[in-house]
Amino acid sequence: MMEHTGRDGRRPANDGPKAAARNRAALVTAAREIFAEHGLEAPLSAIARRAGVGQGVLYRHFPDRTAAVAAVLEENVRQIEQAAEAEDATFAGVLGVLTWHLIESAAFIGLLHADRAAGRSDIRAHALGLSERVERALRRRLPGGHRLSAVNDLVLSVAMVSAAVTGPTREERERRALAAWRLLGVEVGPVRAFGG
Amino acid sequence: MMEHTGRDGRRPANDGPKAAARNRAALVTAAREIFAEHGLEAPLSAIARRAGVGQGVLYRHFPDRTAAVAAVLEENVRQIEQAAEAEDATFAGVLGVLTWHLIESAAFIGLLHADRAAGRSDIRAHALGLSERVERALRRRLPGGHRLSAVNDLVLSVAMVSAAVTGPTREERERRALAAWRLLGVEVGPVRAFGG
Amino acid sequence: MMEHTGRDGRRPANDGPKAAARNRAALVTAAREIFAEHGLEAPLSAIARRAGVGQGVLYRHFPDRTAAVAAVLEENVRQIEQAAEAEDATFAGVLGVLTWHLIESAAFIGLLHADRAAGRSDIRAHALGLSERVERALRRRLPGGHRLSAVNDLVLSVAMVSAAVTGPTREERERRALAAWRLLGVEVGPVRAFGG
Amino acid sequence: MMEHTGRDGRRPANDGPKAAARNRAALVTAAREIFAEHGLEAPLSAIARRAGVGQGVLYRHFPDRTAAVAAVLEENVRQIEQAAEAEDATFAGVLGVLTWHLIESAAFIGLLHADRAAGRSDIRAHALGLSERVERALRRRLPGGHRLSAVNDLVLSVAMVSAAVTGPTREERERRALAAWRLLGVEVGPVRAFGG
DNA sequence: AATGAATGAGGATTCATTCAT
DNA sequence: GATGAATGAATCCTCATTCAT
Repeated sequence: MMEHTGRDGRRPANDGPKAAARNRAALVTAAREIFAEHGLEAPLSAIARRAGVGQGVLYRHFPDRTAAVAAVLEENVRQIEQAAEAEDATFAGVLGVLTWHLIESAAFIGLLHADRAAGRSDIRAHALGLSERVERALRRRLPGGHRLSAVNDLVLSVAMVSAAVTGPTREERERRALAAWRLLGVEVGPVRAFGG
Repeated sequence: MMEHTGRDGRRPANDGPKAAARNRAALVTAAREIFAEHGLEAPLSAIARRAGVGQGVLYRHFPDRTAAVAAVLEENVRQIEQAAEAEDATFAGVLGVLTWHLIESAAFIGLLHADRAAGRSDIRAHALGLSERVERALRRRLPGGHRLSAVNDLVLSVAMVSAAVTGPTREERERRALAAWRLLGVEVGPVRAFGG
Repeated sequence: MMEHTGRDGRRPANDGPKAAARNRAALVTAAREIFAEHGLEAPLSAIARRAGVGQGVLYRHFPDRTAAVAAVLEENVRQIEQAAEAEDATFAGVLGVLTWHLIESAAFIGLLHADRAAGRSDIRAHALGLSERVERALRRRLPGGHRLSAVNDLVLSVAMVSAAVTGPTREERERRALAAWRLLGVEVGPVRAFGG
Repeated sequence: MMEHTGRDGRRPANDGPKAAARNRAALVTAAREIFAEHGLEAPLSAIARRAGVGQGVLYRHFPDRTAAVAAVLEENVRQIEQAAEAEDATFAGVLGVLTWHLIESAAFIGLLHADRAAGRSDIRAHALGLSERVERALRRRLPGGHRLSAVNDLVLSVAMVSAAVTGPTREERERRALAAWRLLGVEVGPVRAFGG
């Protein structure tokens, strides 16, 4: 039998560097969905499959689970930071953006709680960093003498509200988030995404 | 199916049926610790090891992970129910007992949040039942016109406080729990276990 | 879930995708041998070991035991079908090929009997399908007015002969198979494999 | 806390030696059913459960799986022997009794085939002994010059018929058994149990 | 730069067998 | 003599990670 020196089947297209960015985006999107649907412990292979890429690509972009989680959260955190940096930003407005992310991104919530999450100390550690960035962004717009001015109350409140955000539908989650802020006596601006 | 081959070495002591209750207690204790340390997804084998029993014993007592989790939580919930049933129980008093369990039992918190936990729908389902028992116990002592009388605010508040209870030490967790109740404007009695 | 810890030692060669076909063939061969030696309930791990591959490869190729069994039998059945499709095929000739497979492949016999096998209803169900394919192939060459023309006699006879095929050596098994056909008064062509 | 020196629950009645025979019978019956329903590889614990006794009792009566299987078959074989020993026994009559057992006792068939059964060499060995007893019984009434007189044909035929006995209902199994004997050109007496 | 097969450690689960009571 | 809990080896199966192509 003659040895084939090539392959019988066609090798999938290799679109070169262009594809890299596209793949990365697809992976982050897939990761966000998979983490939301199956939790932060979902098989990484599921993410690669959903993104339509091989396992290897996933590992090229995210060497470990923590990196994948971080990538998912990065965008949430950055939007909150941007909301706080906007010229006319208000505390209530930033809270509204924060709340929007709590409602939309299950993984985001998971991460805010990650310092309690047993196991996975690497994720926990990373989450702390993100959490601090969120706090900095909020505090930047926190009016003096605000109900949450005390050193720990700001972070505590965010954590508390994030725990309230449960429920199967977006509407239900928003309802609960607003109820939670109300119970805390904190005014929140419109719940919305920020910029792009 | 290939046969199990007998063991060459000697078999460890078999303390007979007497050991059953002892083993069960050891397993529940071990499960509580392991779940607290490694999360609800910790290997069940770790529980058996910590309890000093074989894998089979664990499966005899708890046919699946849900059963093990349920056993751990049962005691938390029951104590809260008992606190509410006591002759002279007050709402603040029951909240104090509830808070004690939030502080002591990481798994308990995990379960209160389980309806958000992705995956493990069986645990989630069971948790809902427990959550309802806690609500019933609290509502029993809820004074008319209380700040949390509205239909959803009670459960929401408990969830919110539970999210606040983080931190490495008992003291830190208690501090945060009390801060959380304060932010909610709710008075809490002494944080303590109930009965035995 | 605790993380898998990396391995310290070196990883064996990964021959890449090229190995896939080779591995699959090795697995089928190993499965045929293991099933013959230890029965259809033999540990799947034994098959992987015999094939010289990891457990995962086995599961990649055959998601469950039924799939492995099916792969082993597929070849037996196909050869019988091909023998029946050959231009100059005769009933006796096809029976000869069938008999060859009865003699060579213990698993094949097991499967023909699978509808009696208690338990493993999935294998049983699959076996029925295969059994029908064998019947169709035979009936295609069954001369009108043959001793086995009656609706059930054909399948019944094959089952009966298959039960006769026992014994440690190939020769003994062939002797018994032929004796069985003789007792049934059925002429059989040369006992041989068909094609490649 | 005071130590209980006795047991809280009542200990199940210990009916003494009388119970032993009863238990043994219950175990054999249970074993026959379980083996029929789930195959010869069924968990032994299922037999004890079905018989309503503890695991220990099963092991007292049957030290291993082979012993349990043997006990189940002993009665089948003995009845065939008795049928052959009866004053007015005929070959066809004994075959009728044999056929009855093939139809009624799935385990019996399994055992006749056991010498092909891979694995479980202990059961296989035992089955050979039983098979020889059956052959002796039959040969005792085999008329000279019978179609099955040749040295191997008798055992072969029984094996062949046993393979034919499949089907969900008693009626179907009997129909096939009789069809099988007919195909072999062997006359069979009434299909019935022998004595008690 | 992508693919996807292979590896193999680890965790879940079952069951034969023993033995204190 | 009976009970049934305990043991733990063996099997099944999953998935993080590597790597030839």
